[in-house]
Amino acid sequence: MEIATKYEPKNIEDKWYQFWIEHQLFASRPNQQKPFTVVIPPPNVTGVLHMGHMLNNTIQDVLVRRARMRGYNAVWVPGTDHASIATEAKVVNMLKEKGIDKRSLSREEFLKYAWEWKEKYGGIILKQLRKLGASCDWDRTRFTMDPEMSEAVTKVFVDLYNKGKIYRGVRMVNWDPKALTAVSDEEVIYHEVQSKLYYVRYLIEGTKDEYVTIATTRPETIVGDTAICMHPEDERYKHLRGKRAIVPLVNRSIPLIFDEYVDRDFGTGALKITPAHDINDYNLGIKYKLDTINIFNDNGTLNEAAQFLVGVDRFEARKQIIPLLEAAGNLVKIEDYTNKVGYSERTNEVIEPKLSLQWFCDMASLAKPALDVVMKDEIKFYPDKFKNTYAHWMENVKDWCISRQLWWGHRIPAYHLPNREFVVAVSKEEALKIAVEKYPELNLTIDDLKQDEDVMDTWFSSWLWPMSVFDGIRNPHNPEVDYYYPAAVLVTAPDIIFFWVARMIMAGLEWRQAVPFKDVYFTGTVRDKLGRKMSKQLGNSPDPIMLMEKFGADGVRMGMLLSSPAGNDLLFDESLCEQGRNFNNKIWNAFRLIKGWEVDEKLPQPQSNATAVKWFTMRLNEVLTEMNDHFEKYRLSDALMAVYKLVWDDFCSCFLEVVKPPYQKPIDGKTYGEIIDIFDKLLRITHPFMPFITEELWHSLKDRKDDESIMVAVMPEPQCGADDQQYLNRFANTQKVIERVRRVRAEKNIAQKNPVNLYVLRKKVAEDDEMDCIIEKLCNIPKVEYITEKMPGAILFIEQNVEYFVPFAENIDKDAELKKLNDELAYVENFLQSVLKKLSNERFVQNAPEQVVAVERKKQADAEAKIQLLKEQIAGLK
RNA sequence: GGGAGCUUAGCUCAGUUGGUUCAGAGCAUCUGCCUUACAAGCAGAGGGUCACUAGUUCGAAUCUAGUAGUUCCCACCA
Repeated sequence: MEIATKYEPKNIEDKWYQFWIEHQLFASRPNQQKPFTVVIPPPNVTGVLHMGHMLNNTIQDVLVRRARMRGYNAVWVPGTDHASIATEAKVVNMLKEKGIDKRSLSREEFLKYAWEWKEKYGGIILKQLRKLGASCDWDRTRFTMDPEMSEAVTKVFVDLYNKGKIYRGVRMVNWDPKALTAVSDEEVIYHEVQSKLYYVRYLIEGTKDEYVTIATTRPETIVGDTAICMHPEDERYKHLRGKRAIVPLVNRSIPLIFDEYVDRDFGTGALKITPAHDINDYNLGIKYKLDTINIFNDNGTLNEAAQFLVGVDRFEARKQIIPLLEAAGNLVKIEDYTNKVGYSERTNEVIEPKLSLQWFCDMASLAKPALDVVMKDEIKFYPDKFKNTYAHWMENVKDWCISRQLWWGHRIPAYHLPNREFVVAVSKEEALKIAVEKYPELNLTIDDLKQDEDVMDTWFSSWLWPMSVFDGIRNPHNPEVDYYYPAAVLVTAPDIIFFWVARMIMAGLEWRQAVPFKDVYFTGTVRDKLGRKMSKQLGNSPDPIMLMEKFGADGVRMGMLLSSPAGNDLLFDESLCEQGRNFNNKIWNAFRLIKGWEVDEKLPQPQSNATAVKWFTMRLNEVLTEMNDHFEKYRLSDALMAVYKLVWDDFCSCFLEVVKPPYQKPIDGKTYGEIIDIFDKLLRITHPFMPFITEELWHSLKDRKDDESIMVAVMPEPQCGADDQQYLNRFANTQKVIERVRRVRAEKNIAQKNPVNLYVLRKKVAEDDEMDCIIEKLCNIPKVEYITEKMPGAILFIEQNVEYFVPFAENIDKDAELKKLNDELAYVENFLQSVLKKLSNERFVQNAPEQVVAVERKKQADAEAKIQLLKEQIAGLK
């Protein structure tokens, strides 16, 4: 049967994914095995696959597949997040395109559209993940707004409320004037922007021409000013104590106050105070009992209270108020200025600090235990530098604004009563019971209860994810959650360490009194090769699906893993996938080679094959040990590199070249069987990284039963013998000799097909045969000979202080050989000098450990011997 | 403003407790090969004052301090 010379991933990938699904190989149920649980960081339900997902999910799949093969009952739970702001924004846009204004719809009508949209476009990303080979247990797919998940969220809200950890109050919050909702502190991103600093003077009340000048970046809020503040020790303003100023344009009288908050060196040292629109001003407002004048509508336009520019957007108002101030004689000057402005993470709209009535979750008490488990390494972070970040946030955590003025999300289970009180309960019926008991005099009926209009922050459901996917909130002692919880590892990006990771830990401890996962692997950010973040605007993000079509899913997986040590950013370049594809092809062709051999069972096994098998088996064990170590430390790219080198260098370039029978000759049966076993193991080791090609070849390698799969084959574990290291060293030395001979060939232009001779200047020992046959095979040497005297006129090299001679028919270029020898001599002499310097240092000999000194003495002896040999050879040449 | 990290070959990165020829790997580069598994390949080669300075030490890529550059996180400076 002809096998193509190039690996074609396309058909193979779909075929095997289908096979895995049909045979339920991703499915998991609680059993007697040890569990290995991974819950996917749920992507936005309306999202599409990007490179960050590719990296993140490749890593998860590698870990899950490896665990499965190592005898764990591995489960990888997939799902999506309802992403309230992002999704609502998308639906609003979709409606707008259809000519429908959200405000013209009722809540129910809007939600109907939203659900339709979700059913139609939602979960595309999960389908895309299948292309990657993700071994998720798809039957367990969850959505954060599934009825059971919603029930869990409600239950948790009520529980926290009853524990006094949720409260409602008027606070200064981050208001998104585009999405028309409050957002949490974590959802505000600060960017540096070029803006202007406006100097505006306020007339001192009771004077004709005495002014105080302030500096502000937001002149449009002047009409909301209720004070001017200066530093109490500022000499410039001491005389103004107890006076009042007149707000320009609106001619309102406001007090001058003095507080140390003000920085004397900034601007003029005088600060206008607008308590309704700045958090600091708000705090000062409370301290000095100032009025609060809200001049903005929710959408960021000026309202009636502003008196001027009513209905104009805040940024437009900023422009338009300047000529007004100028005309009134209040504008002093304008300077360029760089400052930081907060933007909404989701809508990219400039955040407006706004006083509003919101729901908050008290964080301090939840944070304390969550901090401890990480500090005590009950949960380990990889890399551990994120412990610092985590600790800092936890120690300074502020209350969490959990209400959002949106419709798409989990509605807050608070029910308002006609008497302006409210009750919190899991259902309206429950709420009525409580209300009736509390306020019997009201004679309440169910229609008197009005549920709160707000929904909860998306993360208020995500933080339950490791529990709620196993129904661990509603039924805390069901067998599933008891078995699968906690997860073995969470793989996620560091930018959601506060949004999600920290809060999951809090939630796990609060409702299960146990950590939600044991390890957290923080992936890096995928950047382009210039180091820029991948973004739609830059158009520098490749389409993962196209990439997989071009290089194969296995190739792309390898590309993602190659240079992504935990926590380090990954500078992605297509060439990495190319390298992955090439590796696939290498394995593919190794398989072609082996499958092409004719086998003769009667043929005895040559020594070279016996040596090769013995060596490779040891080498394999060595690499397995190394890989286990890498995996323990989540150094996936190192683990992959170890496999890569084992397969390419050791297996293909060395092992196969040794056992390869001469052209059109058969291979002996014993060796062939051993090769098949070795190849089988290599495929299994490689499978977690590259699932498709390994499954394909694994099936072609031997006759397999219909339902067999490499996915559930046993992962080889290292089994090292006592003398392995010695044997490996001997083989490594042999490889060095081979390299030297090849170098001679390359330098002298002797083609591999022309045999050369090799003479070794030392006494032969019995063990030499084991290795010499390898040299003979790989260097095309008829027979390695041992001699007792130097061989003049031959090319010499020294390895391990043994002289080797390769006779060369043509005249040797004496000068060139001399130069080579002299160069080497100079190098060794230099080296000897450094060793002698050390050894002649009394303090070194006295202080350094004996072993270290002994090593130096050995170096000295070796170097001296080598110098002796080189000098002899140089003399001989002359 | 505070904190954390990083700086090793052209690029991306390893380098565990200071000590074995410790200065490494992959990619890229150069040279020679279309050698019957693979040119998506084979064989070989070159390439680094370990950011800089000072210190500790018999000995520093590794420890300490400072400097420079860089990245990230946090923070209410108008």
